[in-house]
Amino acid sequence: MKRPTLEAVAARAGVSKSSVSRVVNGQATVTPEIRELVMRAVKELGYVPNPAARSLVTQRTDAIAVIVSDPPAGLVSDDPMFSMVVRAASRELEAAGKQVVLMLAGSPESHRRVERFVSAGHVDGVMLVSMHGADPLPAVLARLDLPMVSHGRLGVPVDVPYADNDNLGGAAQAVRHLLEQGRRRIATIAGPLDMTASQDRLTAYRETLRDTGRRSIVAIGDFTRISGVEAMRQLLQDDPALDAVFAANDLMAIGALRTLREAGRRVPDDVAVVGYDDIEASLYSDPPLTTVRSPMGDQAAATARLLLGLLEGGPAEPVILPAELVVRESA
Amino acid sequence: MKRPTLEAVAARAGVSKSSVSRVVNGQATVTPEIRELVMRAVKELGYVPNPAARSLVTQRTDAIAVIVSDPPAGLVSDDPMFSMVVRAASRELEAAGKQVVLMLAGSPESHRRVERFVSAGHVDGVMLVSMHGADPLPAVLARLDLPMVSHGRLGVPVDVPYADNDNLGGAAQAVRHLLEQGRRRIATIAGPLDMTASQDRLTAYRETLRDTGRRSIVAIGDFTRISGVEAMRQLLQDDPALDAVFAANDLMAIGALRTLREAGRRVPDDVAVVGYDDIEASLYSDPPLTTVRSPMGDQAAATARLLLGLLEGGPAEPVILPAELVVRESA
DNA sequence: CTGAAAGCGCTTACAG
DNA sequence: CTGAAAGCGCTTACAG
Repeated sequence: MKRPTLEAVAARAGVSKSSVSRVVNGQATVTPEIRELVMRAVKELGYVPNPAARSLVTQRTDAIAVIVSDPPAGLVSDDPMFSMVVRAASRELEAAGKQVVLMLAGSPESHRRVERFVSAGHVDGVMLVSMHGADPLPAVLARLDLPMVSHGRLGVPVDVPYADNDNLGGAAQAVRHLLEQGRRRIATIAGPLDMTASQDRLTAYRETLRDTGRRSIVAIGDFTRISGVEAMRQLLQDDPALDAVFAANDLMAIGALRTLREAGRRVPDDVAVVGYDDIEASLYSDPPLTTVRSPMGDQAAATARLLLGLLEGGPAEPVILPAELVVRESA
Repeated sequence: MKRPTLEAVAARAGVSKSSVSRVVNGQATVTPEIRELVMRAVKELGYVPNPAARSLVTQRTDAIAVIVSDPPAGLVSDDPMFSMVVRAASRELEAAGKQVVLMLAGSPESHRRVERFVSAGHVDGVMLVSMHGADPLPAVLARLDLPMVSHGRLGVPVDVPYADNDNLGGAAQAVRHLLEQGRRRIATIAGPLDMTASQDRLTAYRETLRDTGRRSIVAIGDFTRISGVEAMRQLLQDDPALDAVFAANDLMAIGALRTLREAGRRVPDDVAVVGYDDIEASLYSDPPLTTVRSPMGDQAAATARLLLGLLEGGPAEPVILPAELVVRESA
């Protein structure tokens, strides 16, 4: 049984295809009687417009590509970021009647696929998620001249509107909290340095310490738990006497906690730990994590709304959400 | 600048549109010279086929809807399941040249959206993820007569092929491990009972205990950490002397660990804890979790491959992946 | 092997 | 307000 077409509905209702189209698309200029006739025929036939046909003439797709940078295989993780951001963005986009096409951009091969896909006109707009600064994709896509936004500021000189949280302010709060506790040797575990969030959090750490005469003690991770484990080992080796650590995200803080436990250091007595993000897991670590709340869901929703605004010809002002320290037991 | 069309390429190459179409679609019946001419024109013009036009005539979309049941707002969680499953499925599908349209199915409203979307012919196939037994969506979609698979067996009498893990066998291993340790009072925290995975894990728990003369001690959770916290409290109240608990997933086990810590019980000395799933977080709990490994990524990939097979007219045999106990420190 | 033509199912000026 | 007609950009029998 083939699906009914506009033409079938028109025949059934005894009106022209034009009228059916107008009714289906909710145009005002239709007599109530005709509208009634059409509505009934639509219902009886179970008519649903063919999106390909519609899109062919309107040149719109009502689809949005959500492009998430994916680490090369092997580095699979259950990244809570992915879940929260993709979910929140999907909700926002779906509520606006857009469909979400999810694309993982990891390998060079997938980059080509994404580029082809977007340039084929499959989507009306693009939302970038957790792009690394070194990634050439944003620049390539920018040339396609489609509405595009980024979840988090980009590290490349491409003018893409974004929603972000106040990384500088949030990290500064974390470090000040440690200072107020009288901690003397405050280390940090930075995130991947090709991401702006990592850069900003590290910058704030350094600047907040500078005025106090303390020196920076830095190890670099990549936002995964295991990198937190290793970075913490490195820090302990670099300065066995450290008494505090600010991790650039909660996952690494959780890794650091494991290392500290294995090293026999008590948290927060011997070493205070502060994370960043306030993911749900931070409530379940032992001890529960003091962290900086920067609701990724809200940020993702804001990014999605920015794109929706752009699609309607709205402004492209970046949005910065506030970040707030949440004190629990680890510091 | 409008995007070039097939026609423009034909004009440039000095051949017919038919020939261009054949070359672009890789049909064999084309002279090398013509192919060469067309290839060059395609390159020079930067031609990319219009998917809407193509889809209109072929009646295919090369798109797959991945439908994930989403809890009503408020119940947002950073569910590692979502991340692992969606990622793994996307990789598999994208590698096969399919695009992934992600749809969240929570509210009745979103159900209607999903139904409309699928019946409009937007996609060639459907992959269901973590459907609850009470959910009417699978039955509704089944009527649309599209290739459809489910990540995990469905709880409704709808014949949808699936990939699952050996829930019965995995849970039995977990409980036997506890028995072998000589545990006397073994409780369980079950998952939501309208999901087949929960049902099977609970059934295996009961049956494994039955032969030993021990009685069942059951609390019900919903696969979230907080539900594990609460279920564990309930359990402790029901039987203060319990000495082991099998949680139907790791998230709830992690919640249970928190309750036990707060209650001053040592794990595993006083109470042994076993989880299920072997998510990455189970390596970071204190103590690290003994659990059942059932790689969700593999299961998702298997589900995706099942759908790809179906699209090619392949068989629809369910796939059951083995589950294996991973002994760490919590039991 | 190649090309002219029909047709996929819509929307949208344009007349009336 | 309504309808006939053109056209969106492809693919695919059908002749030659």
